Parts: sequence; C-alpha cells; structure tokens
Amino acid sequence: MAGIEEVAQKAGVSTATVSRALSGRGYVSERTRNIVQSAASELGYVVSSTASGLASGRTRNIGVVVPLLSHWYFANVVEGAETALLRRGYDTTLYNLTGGEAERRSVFTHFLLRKRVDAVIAINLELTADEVSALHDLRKPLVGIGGPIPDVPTLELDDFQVAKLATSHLTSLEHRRIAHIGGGREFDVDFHLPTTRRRGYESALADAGIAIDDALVRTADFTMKGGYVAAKQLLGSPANRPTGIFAASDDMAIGAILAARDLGLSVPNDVSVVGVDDNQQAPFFDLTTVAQFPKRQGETAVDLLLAELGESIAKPTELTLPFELVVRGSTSRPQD
Amino acid sequence: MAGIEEVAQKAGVSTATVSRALSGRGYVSERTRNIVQSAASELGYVVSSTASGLASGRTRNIGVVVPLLSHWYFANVVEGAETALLRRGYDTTLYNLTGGEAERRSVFTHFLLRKRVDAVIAINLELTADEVSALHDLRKPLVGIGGPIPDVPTLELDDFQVAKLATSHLTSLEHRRIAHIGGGREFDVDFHLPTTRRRGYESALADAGIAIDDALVRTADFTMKGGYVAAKQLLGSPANRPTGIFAASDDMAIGAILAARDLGLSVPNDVSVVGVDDNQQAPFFDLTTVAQFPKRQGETAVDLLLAELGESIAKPTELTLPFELVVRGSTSRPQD
DNA sequence: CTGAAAGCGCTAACAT
DNA sequence: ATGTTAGCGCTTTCAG
Repeated sequence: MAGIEEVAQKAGVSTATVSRALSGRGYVSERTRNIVQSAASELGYVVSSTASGLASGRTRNIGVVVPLLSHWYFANVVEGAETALLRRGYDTTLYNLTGGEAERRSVFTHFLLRKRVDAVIAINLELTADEVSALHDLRKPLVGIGGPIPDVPTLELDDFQVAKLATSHLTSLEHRRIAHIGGGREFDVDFHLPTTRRRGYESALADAGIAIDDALVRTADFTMKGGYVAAKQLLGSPANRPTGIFAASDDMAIGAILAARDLGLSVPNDVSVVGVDDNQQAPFFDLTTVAQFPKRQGETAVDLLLAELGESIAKPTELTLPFELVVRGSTSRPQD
Repeated sequence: MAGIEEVAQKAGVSTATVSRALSGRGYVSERTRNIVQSAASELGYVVSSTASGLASGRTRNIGVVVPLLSHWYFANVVEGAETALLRRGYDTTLYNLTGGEAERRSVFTHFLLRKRVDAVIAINLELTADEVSALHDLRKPLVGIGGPIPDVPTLELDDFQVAKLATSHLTSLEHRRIAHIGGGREFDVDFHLPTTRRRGYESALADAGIAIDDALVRTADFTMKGGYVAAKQLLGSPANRPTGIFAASDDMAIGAILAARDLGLSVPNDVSVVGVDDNQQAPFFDLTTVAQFPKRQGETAVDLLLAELGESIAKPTELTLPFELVVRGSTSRPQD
C-alpha cells in the first residue's frame, strides 16, 4: 500500500506535485505529470479517499436517495446515475427509504450529514424544508428527479403532456369511448402524478370534443393485477364498452391487455391499449406506450449536479424530461 | 456544523471521551456517555466520516458490486443488503458493472482500493484471483453471493436441488413428458447455472424412471420472450407434446404460459408450468415456482460480513441459501 | 474511567 | 511550475 510520499520519491518531486498531477488541480508540466503518473501506477498507488476527503473537503461520492430500489423505474434511474458518476470518477452511495419514517429521518439527520457525500440526488421524494436546508447548510448541492422541491433544481416529466399525448393518440385514431386507468389517491401524495395524468387525459378528450364519462375512469395501484381488475370492469360492462384504454403505467396496461384476452376480446381490434413508461415487458406485449427514459434521467441529474460542483460539464439547461410516443401493435383504429 | 471540540466543551470532557462515548469503543461511564450524547444531539453533531475514517482506518461503508442493477434479482439483493447495513449504521456504496471489461477493471483497481469501503459484497461475479488478492492485501473482507470464489466465503443457492425440486413436483404429479427451458451457453459463464439446473432436471427424471429426450430441452435467454419462443416450439410439435415444462426462471415460465394460451392450450389442464425465482409477477400469473429470497440473501451476506468485521452479530453458519416450492395454479396432474 | 497529544495521509495556501 | 508546511477533524495510544 504505497503512500503519496513513496510516489513523490520515486518520481523525484514533492508530495504536493504528486497531488496536483494526479488530481488535475493546479499547474503541473506535461512532463512531470507523466512521470508522476507512471510512478503511481508502477507502485499501484491509489489515493486514500478518507485522507483526501479530510484535507480537501471533497469526497467524490454522491448520495442517491430512492423510495424503493426494487422497482423498475428507480433501479434504472440509479443505474443511469451510477454509470455516469463512475465515468467521472465518482462513487455512488445508495439510500433506499423503504423502512418508513424513522429510517428516512435517520438518513437525513445522520447518514447524509456525516460528510461522506459531496451532493445528493433525490429521486421522487418530496423533501421537507428541513431536509433541504440541512443539506444546504452543509453546502451540499441537491438535485431532484420527479417533482418540484422548493429551492432545488429538479428534473420533471410533464405528466400532463404525457397523458395528453397517449390519449390523443387514441382520439386521432378516432376512438370516442376512451377509458382511463389511473392511480388511486394513495399514490397522489408527493407529486400528484395520478391527478396530473388524469387531467391530461381529460384535456385530450376535450380537444377532441369528447365528453368526460366518469364511468370510464378507474383507479388501480400501478400493478399488472390492478390494471387487470380495472380493465375487467371496464370491458365487461355490456353497454358502453370502451374501444380504447389509456393506462397510467405499462404494468397496468399489460394487465388490461391480459384482461381483454381473457374476455375473448382482441387487442387492438376490439380494444386499443396505451401505457406509460416503455418498461422491459412493453415490447414483448407489443404495447404502444409513452416512453420515458429513466437511465438518461439519472445521467442528466448527474450532469446537473457535477456542473454545480464545478466539474467541467455542460450544465443541462432543459429540466423538463423527454418522452416519446412509441407506437406498437396494441393500438389501431376501432373496428367497425 | 459543530465539531467534536464543541461537544467536548459543552459536555465538560475531553474530545477523547466524546469519541469513545459516541463510537462505543473503549470505557466510558454510563453517566458521561449520557451527557455527551445529549450535548452532541443538542448541537446537531454528526462525526465527519472522512476524519473518523482517516484516523481509525474504518469507514463504516460497504461496497456492493453487481453485474446489472436493473434486473429484478440484483435490485432485490441490493435492497436487502442496503437495509441491513443502514440498520447497523453502515453506508452502501454501489458498483454496477454493466459497462464492460474496462469499467470492471477500473472498479477493482481504482475505486475499491481507495479506502472508501471497509469490505465488499460481490453478487454473482466470478472474481479473478487478482481481484480477490488486491482486496485481501488491503485487509478488506469479501463475501460473495451466487457461486464459489476461491478463498472467499460465498452464499450459494443449490441450483441442482432447486431444479430437481421443481422437476420432481411435476413427476410426482405423474407427468412423464416434461420439457426444460434452460439458459443458453452464453449464460453458462461465471457459475454454470444453466448446466447445473439442467442436471437437476435430468436427475429428477432419472429418479422417476423417465428417459431423457433431448427434443424436450430448449435454451433461451431468461426473458419472457425467450420462454415464449421456446415454449411455442415445444408445444407446437404435433407428436410428443410435453405435458409439463420446467423453466429455469419465472420470466421464461411466464412466457411459456402465454405461449400455451396463444396456442389455445390450457394451463394447467393441457400443460403444467413451473419456474424458479418467485418474482413479482409470479403471483399474478398464478405460477408454481421454486422461490428464492433475494432480499434475505442480501441481509445474510451483510451479517456474514459484519461478523467478519468484528461487529457483534451472530455469524451465519449456513452458507447454503434457502429455497422453497410455492405451488400455485399453473401445475396439476396431466389431463386424460 | 478520563485526558493529553501524536498522528492518520493528503491538500492548499504561500513562497519561490 | 514546483516545494514547504500547516492543517483537515477525528481516534488512539499512553499516562494517570
């Protein structure tokens, strides 16, 4: 375990120069840098992050906080962020808040404050003013993904437009009876995603001159099963069966497709289905959906954060996340 | 940002005592400890992990290395590990190796060596002797999940018995024509999981006096689509259609169920299907499967590791991971 | 059981 | 462009 001293000796320079050569801060001649770098790699020298962190106040470690790692979306955001960070020489320290209020509090009052991280990415978390200011007091930059947090730059998906796009796809195919499977009230905490998506759906209907029919709106829990159950209700009703369904997630949309099949209805001939996400299963089920790009979201958050930390990175100016309609085989004009 | 000095002052003791009181190492009287603790919490003092790490050589941070975070299994193992670590006051630093050989090398020759972590959990990675000894030279304990690594304690699932259990479930229901959808050669690197599961399948058949028929063995890529395609082949063949299918993962098993449906075959009446994993979708598809418990696997790895680090934790003695047959509606006696 | 003081290994003025 | 040196904020001997 060689130390900086040995590298300095071997390279015939001072430890300060070694530090400068290896970290890239301060002036070092090309020549010296090369000498130092080869000395370091010959000795297998790697800086001690604790020593460097103590001396400089920078750890090259970013905290990433998620509500539930085992969910497709979060795992992908984290994966994207981790990859981008690693490429820049940063470590990723993960905080998964599945353990309830006490765990969340301990993360924010203890773990994030012990100066292990230079900055924090908060995914889909509505941070309290206290949580934000504790971090700001420590001069830790903070960026959010998924919804507005006061005083924090946040990457947001325009859920209204996403829903409107999905629904408009159906109206443009001349569907008139379009159902919506959205999220229940229990998912409306934090950033009101279910309500916003529902409003987008309604707006698209309004644009097409279609009256809103509450009987065509169901709520579920974002799972396949929830979508299945809701779709059974919608499609089983003898009168007024919808010819199109907009589900607020791919999982629910896939549930709806399976429900249609079980009722002997053909997708898309009898009923068209659109989802949101473009998750792993969407291509297999040939699902038309509005894609969002969680990995890229993680990368963008990293760019934003590192730019704030003063790394030479073009700071993303657009904080609105991209989305895109992916048309596959689950939608078509209504039959007859 | 109070420092240890201020806490010491407020509590009327030396910084050494504060350190001992807060870290729990060394003797401190009950009374003093209480005084120190309240002084610390009143001041909002949290130790600086860099300073503490530099002075003590311990970071209270564990590195977790996975091949692909966005996969159900890995996300769950990491989630289990993170939860267990957080409870013990440890941070989790994540390394996701999706970026290929260069990334892997940089993680092992650089990131893991800069003394940011006290120990490493390697999930489903066949570490080279060099990788292992680099870590051992730094006195970093290492535990593996998923396959044997020389000189490293590793939690292993007995894939042979898992496959045998799944297949025996079918033979015990008196199926005689049992197909297997396994993993292809490209998944046989690292720990030879596909081969081992196939041997378990064959062993169960042998026990039941059933001859092995290569026409009933297909390989796929562990996805729904792969399972679907393989099952279509198996179930579409006019002669010799199997009455049971053992798929080496739930995703492939679900693909097989969907293939059967598309052929107009009923599950389980015309064909029974068993998977491995008990993943999130398994209950919805009413899939009989051999469950493994990734979250618990992560927790067990943490217990093993922290015991090696000298934390007061009962060291798990059983390094073989539990599994369990979960019988749902996708299997029954063959009809006729 | 507690205090004094010497580092832990590096970085960042400051000087040259 | 490089060297000198004083810390960074703790932990841990060693004394008492």
